[in-house]
Amino acid sequence: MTVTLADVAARARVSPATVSRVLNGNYPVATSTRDRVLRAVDELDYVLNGPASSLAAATSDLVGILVNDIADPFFGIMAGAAQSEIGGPGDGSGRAGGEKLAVVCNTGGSPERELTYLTLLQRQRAAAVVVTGGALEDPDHQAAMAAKLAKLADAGTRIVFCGRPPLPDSDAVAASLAFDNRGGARRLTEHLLELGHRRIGYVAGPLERTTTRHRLEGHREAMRAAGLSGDEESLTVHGPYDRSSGYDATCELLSREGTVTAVLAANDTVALGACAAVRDHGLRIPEDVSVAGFDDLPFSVDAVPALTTVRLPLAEAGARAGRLAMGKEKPPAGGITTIEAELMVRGSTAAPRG
Amino acid sequence: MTVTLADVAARARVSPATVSRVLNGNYPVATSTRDRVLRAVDELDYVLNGPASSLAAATSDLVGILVNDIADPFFGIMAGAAQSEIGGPGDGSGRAGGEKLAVVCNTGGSPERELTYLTLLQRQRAAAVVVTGGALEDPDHQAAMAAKLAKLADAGTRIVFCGRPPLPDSDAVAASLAFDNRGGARRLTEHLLELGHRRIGYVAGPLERTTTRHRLEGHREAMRAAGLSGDEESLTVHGPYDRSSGYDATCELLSREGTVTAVLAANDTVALGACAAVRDHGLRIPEDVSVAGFDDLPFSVDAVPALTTVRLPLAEAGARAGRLAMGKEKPPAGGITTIEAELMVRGSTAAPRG
DNA sequence: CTGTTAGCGCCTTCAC
DNA sequence: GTGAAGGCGCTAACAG
Repeated sequence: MTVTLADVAARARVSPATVSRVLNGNYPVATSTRDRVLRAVDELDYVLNGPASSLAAATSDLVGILVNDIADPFFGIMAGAAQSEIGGPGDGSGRAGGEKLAVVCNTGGSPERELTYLTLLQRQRAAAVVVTGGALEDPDHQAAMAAKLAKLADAGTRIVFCGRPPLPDSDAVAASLAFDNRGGARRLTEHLLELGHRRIGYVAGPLERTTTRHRLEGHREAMRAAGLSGDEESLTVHGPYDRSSGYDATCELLSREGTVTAVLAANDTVALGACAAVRDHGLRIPEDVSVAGFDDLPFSVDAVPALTTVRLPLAEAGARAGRLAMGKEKPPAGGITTIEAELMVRGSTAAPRG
Repeated sequence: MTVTLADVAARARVSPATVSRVLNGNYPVATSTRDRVLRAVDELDYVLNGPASSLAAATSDLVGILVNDIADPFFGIMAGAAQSEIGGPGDGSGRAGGEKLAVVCNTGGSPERELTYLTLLQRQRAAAVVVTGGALEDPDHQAAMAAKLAKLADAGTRIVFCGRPPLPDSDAVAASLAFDNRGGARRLTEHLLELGHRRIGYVAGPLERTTTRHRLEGHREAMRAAGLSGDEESLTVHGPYDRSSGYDATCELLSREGTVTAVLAANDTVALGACAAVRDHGLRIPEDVSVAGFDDLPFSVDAVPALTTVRLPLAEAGARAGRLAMGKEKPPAGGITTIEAELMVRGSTAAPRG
């Protein structure tokens, strides 16, 4: 029924081994032989049996990309960039030569699913895995991750972090690209302080996530440096990285005594919800309340007014992670790189009224 | 080095065959034996060798989800919903039992990559494939797709379309879920006509895409029914499904003679660009120019003014496609379902000034 | 440069 | 309910 390598060999009048060599291009083969084999492949419409190949070679051409939320462009942009580096340009024939199969796996932010996907990829003998996004800070989960990643690395899977802080005490991860969330949040807060804001509300992300903590820490560093510590608790609200969290948290902040003059959001999506809440309270942005986001997703420039935010080079980071996963690029010294965040000042922030 | 099924069998003092049966749960095994085997699996930290398993069983637990643009929430939402139906809830142990590995593949809208990914999935003996988003209308590519899908189906891969019109004359596709793009665009245009608009600009998607054509056709149907045909060409501009296309095309429309009073965009992202262009021309939305989008992505309600658009139930469609791919749900009669689109009237459309 | 020979690790009849 | 044996399709040493 299905045509095998042996069929191709018979048609091309060579041995199966030769066909294998032609297909993998790892050994020298005479041009005339190669042509004959390739012709047979086309004539028979042969498609390599991946599982058989992976079994024999003890490695597959699968590369996994783990993301927290595939519906969030933050991850989509990174994953897309990584995937295009991994998948290669394709030869336009649709024939699929030595390409890797770059696949993205959506953990939904769940630690269990994160581990499950890693096991599934381990089962498939994946060639590499790119793990994107912040990590959960639960010690048990971190230990489980470290153990799982060590096993993957042992089995020859190359592991790259993208937008995630490095794993302490582990050499399983070939390279870690971390965003400077702390520095970005600090600069953003400094920007508001320079404008004259003193009471700044902070809509933070979910607890126990590195991204959340780093951004919050950067914010508080700047506040403390300005001598404005003390009100942290009453000015911070935690919630998921989504629009309604921004809306609800901002309503909460606006209703508390001692009105805030600015709201910093965990990310741009949250900021959109914050903007909506501010408006629904009959307040103007930025005249009455300044609002800022984080990430600089594509839609942020089209918010009205355009959102002040912190730009992360998501596409560049994703592409680099993809190249690292493919071994096309040498890991940075120590395996760790911090990627700078750039403050983008736009119309949603201004000096407070007073 | 790596622990195999035989190791587990030895530890559990049973035969490899029994271990296999326990793991796959397809044959009756005595409870006591099963427990012994499972304990050995845990103790040895055994992970099934996917390729070996797939080779022997002639099928894998891989399920592919093809998307045009992973950075676009339109696809992210569908893919995420499909993936959570396919991946199953997980058992919280991270142990990975009989789960499928749902993976999303980003074609970038390129026909070559679409075919390449299908070949790669064929090579992996994927259990199922979900193809999302509109199709390219090039006859050669359609024929190539039909041929490739037929081969996949032959090899036992279940194929489901989600948000894509059915393939004519082909029984390779087990089920097609198509959006009513035509009807949605018609209703949206009728809404503008009822408001009193007569000159309506249309920023269409890329040429030769079913989605583009269907939406455009629906729009023109409504225009024609209102006796407003004739100006089609001068009122339509094509471009990719992105923000800058909406911006540029709208600038173009606004500069042409006989100013439009409304701009319909191919989708919400394009509409965002259109809004920016309108504003940059010193015009107000909706007082001077009405703007509307399509899809009702999450950010659309937060545009200022909120975007009038057409809602597609992306998550529901994706989830259903996932269930169909898993065989959890029976395909509709004839294998084809059209999913309704709902008009969402918001602040970005109003009666024209005149 | 090319053919031959062994497995890779698991599933699946077939017996018991 | 369980064990034994063959083979899935390919790759990777070896020879030659």
